[in-house]
Amino acid sequence: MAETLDKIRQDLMRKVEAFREMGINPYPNRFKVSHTLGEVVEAYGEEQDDTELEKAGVFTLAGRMMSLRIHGRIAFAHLRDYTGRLQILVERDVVGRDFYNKVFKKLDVGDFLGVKGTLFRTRTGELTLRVQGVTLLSKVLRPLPEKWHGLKDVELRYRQRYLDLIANEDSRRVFVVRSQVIRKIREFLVSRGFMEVETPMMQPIPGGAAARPFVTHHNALDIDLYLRIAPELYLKRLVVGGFDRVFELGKCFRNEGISTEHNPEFTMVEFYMAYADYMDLMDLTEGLVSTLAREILGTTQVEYGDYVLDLSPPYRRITFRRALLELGKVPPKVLEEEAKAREYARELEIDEEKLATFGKVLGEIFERRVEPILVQPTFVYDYPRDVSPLAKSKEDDPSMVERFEFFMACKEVANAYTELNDPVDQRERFLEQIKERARGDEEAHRMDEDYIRALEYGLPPTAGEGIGVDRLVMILTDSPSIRDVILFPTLRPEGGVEGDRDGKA
RNA sequence: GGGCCGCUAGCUCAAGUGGUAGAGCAACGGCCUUUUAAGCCGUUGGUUCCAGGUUCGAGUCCUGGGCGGCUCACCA
Repeated sequence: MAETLDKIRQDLMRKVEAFREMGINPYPNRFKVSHTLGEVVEAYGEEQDDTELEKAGVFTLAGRMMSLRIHGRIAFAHLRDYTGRLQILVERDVVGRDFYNKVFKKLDVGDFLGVKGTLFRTRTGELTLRVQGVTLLSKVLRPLPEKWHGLKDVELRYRQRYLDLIANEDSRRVFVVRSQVIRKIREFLVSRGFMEVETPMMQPIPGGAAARPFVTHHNALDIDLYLRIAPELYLKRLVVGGFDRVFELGKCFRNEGISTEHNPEFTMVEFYMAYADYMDLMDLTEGLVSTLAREILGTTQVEYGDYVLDLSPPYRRITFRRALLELGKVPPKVLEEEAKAREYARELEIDEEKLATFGKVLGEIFERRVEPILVQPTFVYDYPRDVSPLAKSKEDDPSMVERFEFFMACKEVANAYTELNDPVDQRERFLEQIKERARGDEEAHRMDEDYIRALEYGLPPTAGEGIGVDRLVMILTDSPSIRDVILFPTLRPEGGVEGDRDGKA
């Protein structure tokens, strides 16, 4: 299969040898640039007067050669660095006949070049560097993906993300936006008095969410540790300790299936705010989401697939019950009688195993009937108690808790609640979870005695929220799959079940 | 795991009902002093994902397998 590729690579390898024989190092250690390409374009992109461009002096620039057009004694090429791209003009009679024929013409698209020269405008008006000298900075040994169709193969895009980034402008854009989202989230929270902290990713008791963990082992201590499924219980310990506003932005790990909305490791920002309740966090979330859209995209009207999402606040707020009744068109009796709810769930062909409690039945019905229609940003609030073992009950209805989930584009993007800070109640909730675990629910929460001990030292009234950063980025970049917004998504190892085969390529 | 779809040159894609496997780009050799999908002439490049089967003949049909995508199920 690789005969062609091998031939191309042999040719490229031979060029490297030829350069070395000519005394040209194809991989020199350094090259100092005077400007980035973006700086040059920024400063002179609008300058039309050639004499002004001439007066700007000599520039020393570098980048990857992305295109090459040789016209006999002159050649045009485009260099690209991470700030932008610039055309260069190389003339045989300027760089020397020998150099032009024996060196420059042996260069390939993909090579990194350093160039020195002055600016001018071509006949078509494009800002261009008239090159006095060219230095090879790094030689490619493999051909780049095709230049105008780019790299389409989805698997290659994920496995060889570097090629995706070289070939696909759109992919670069997504990850630039992602980086900005992460920075802006930090700015937003820090500016509101939140302190960024780091809590264990390896936890002896995985807590804070209903999920199955990954297990690892510490040799010296001879104990199993779990990759965290959420930082929640540690963050609330910090609020107990007196850090009233904390957040953590980082990876969580859940040992579950992979889909367009699930990667086994994903990025979540969790934050906790003392003397606030879940309603306050709805306000905060509106502020955060709309700020991200406005400052990064310049608009709060965001296209996602066939939808246009209006991210300008306020967002719709609807209780879980009303959402079921009014949006999901669920018969009222289903919410009142467990038996009716189970019957209804059966009609929807929901797996019997998932229907351990009345609350879970309603939760499942919600996912089926309501979630798929929550296109515009929506807070759904006041959830059944038994699906929310860390959330505080409503003062006027102990069967419900003060919790909301935030949806956009039919995706659950955030989950928040007024934190349960009554240690006695918390212990009971954990005990209920343990019973469910005993009944075979592997995702049920585990008892965490130290967490309860922490609560016994006093957690102030606190609200907490977790936002799925990957999903947020999906929406802000119009990406249909979570793998499009994760640089290196989890994949089966290359080459199938045989796993690692480091020895040979 | 179930269902649907896909896998052809380094890349992007073609090859009515089974009949010699092609194009563009890339590579290689030439020509070319303002191009930008540069152009023109020429050359090279293939185990059509793998293994069986049907057939005079399989990229195409059948069976099994591999890999991937989407979708369903659970979580954020």
